[in-house]
Amino acid sequence: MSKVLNKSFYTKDLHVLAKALLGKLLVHTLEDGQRISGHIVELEAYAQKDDPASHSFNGKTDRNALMFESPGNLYVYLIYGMYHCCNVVSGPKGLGDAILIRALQPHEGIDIMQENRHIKTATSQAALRNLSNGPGKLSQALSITKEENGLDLCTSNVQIENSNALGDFSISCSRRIGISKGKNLKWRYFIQNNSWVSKAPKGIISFEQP
DNA sequence: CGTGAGATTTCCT
DNA sequence: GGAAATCTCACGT
Repeated sequence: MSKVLNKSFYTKDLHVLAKALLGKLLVHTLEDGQRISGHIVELEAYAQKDDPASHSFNGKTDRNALMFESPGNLYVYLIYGMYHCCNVVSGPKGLGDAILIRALQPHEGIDIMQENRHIKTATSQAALRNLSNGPGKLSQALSITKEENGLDLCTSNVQIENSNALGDFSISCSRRIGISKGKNLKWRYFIQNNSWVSKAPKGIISFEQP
């Protein structure tokens, strides 16, 4: 039996899928079979319609074309010239919806993550958090770059597996981080009381999900 | 440990 | 030419 989530899992409403992905295991299997993985603890939803912050809001371009592909694909883009961000494509083919993975709780291949992040071996809680508590960080830790753009999460070396390793947890949502448009949408979902969730900046208030 | 300002490349208009 | 879904470092508490 495979734990890998199949295509049907991804054919959900954007927000239903976003919440369903929390706690799941994102795995990058290297060519030598080594697994690098972490549990998803924080993410943000981006929609084509009614969401000026989304890359796809102004329509399809060469850069964001993958957001319009079938759900269950990986969309990777470069931000601020130096960092990569991982997204899970959502919505039916032709609709530019996607979910940005913002933070992971490291699981397998932690030593490789430290190499990728150029962090000296450290066991402190702060050093572990620093491996993957942000979109650019987790992409670097899992060695995901433009090379991985457009991969199929069901059949490629990058997959998402079902997991209940985190046990029971509560989901909260808040306004999204680091954007200048669409600030009023509470489309950032995260696991409560998880150390890897990036702290909300001043002025962004978290609250219980209805 | 928390807050604040600068850095730096790619893509789109 | 300007914007961009961020990170890191420095400094104050």
